[in-house]
Amino acid sequence: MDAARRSPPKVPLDRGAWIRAATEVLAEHGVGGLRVEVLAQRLHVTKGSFYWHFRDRGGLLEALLEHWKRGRIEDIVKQTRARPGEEIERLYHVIDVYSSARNRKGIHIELAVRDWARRDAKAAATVAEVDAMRLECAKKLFVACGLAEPEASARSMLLYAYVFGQSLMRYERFAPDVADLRRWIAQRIAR
Amino acid sequence: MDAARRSPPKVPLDRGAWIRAATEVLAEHGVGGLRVEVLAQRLHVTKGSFYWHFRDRGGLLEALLEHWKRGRIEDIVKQTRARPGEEIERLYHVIDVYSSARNRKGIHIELAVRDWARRDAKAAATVAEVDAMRLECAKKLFVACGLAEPEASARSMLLYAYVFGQSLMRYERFAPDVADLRRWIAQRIAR
DNA sequence: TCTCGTCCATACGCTACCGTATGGTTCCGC
DNA sequence: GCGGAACCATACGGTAGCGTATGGACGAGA
Repeated sequence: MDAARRSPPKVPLDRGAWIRAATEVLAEHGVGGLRVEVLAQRLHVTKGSFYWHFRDRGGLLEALLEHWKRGRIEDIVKQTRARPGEEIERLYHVIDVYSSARNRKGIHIELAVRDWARRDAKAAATVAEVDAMRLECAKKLFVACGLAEPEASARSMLLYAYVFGQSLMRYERFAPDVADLRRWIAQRIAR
Repeated sequence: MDAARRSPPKVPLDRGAWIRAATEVLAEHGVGGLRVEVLAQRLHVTKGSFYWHFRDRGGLLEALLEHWKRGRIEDIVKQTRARPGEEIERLYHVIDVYSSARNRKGIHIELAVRDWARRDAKAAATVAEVDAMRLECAKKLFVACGLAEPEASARSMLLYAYVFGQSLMRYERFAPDVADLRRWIAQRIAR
């Protein structure tokens, strides 16, 4: 939203700029709405530039997936790094971070990628990798809390299914005391 | 998959046939992939037919949402109708029915509609109505089980967030004993 | 200053759609 | 067996998007 302001592209674009812009468009309009001409317009250049940096539209999508994967994996290991004794708080933190209230943009990207993954094998594989890493990290926290293997796995699955399902429902509308309910749910998952 | 077999449309199509076919295409390709010419091809007619039955593409989408809403609401009241004493089993049944293993097609439609709802106000309103009804039905079962109001609400939310989030992750890959984990989770939600 | 590599604009052909206009069937009531 | 309604085909103009081809512009070295 800032890099797209200047009308003449004083500084030449690089792949990174295209990928960042593409990520925003992806979040807003889904993969289907991710068109190269629209993207170029957003960056105030023409697609002549695009086809310099990428082989074709598929090339961008591929790079996009890779970039997203790296980011998500880096993020989850950072978020779940805990000193002994503060594992539970880390778990609550993870639940909170994926809440649609905070991190709206991240959630939108997440949903767009997952919808994409329903029809594209590469995207599905990427999502699977990220999910595996996330489940692994959460499971470690649960076992550090003293839980046995299978229960730790089950709770991790419940955790992520809940946070993503929640972002799918935006059920702030149905109850005035959502915050309380969310707290109750987080406890039911984490402790 | 059967009505589209006969090359010459012996029996004239009606709105219902278009809506049913549209629902399939929606599940497979999302709203974005729901094109009238593609749809016509699928029904072995031309779009001349389409524009007889519908004002335009928007007209179809509107009808589609309405049809989906009716179906989902009818379904949830049927699925949650319980004789006294069998409320818990009904809850387990609901969790099971929304599992991606059974009812694959329904889940795909569900996800497509929800993705649609992220960018379209009408779709969002429809989804909200359906969600409200479902939460209501589940809550009733929980209170019939003896739970207090707020906990019944919280559990209902957790229930639906979980089932939809689950369908977003297809985590059959991560554990060999998914069935066991699923059972554990269902118990954690329902009892 | 010449040249080469980087980055971008312009113009083109092609396809997939949308929605309209118009005419052709088929069937049913009178 | 006629007229009209229901249903569909065909043809058309228009837009949006993809990918290609080609030619600047501009800066860094030689």
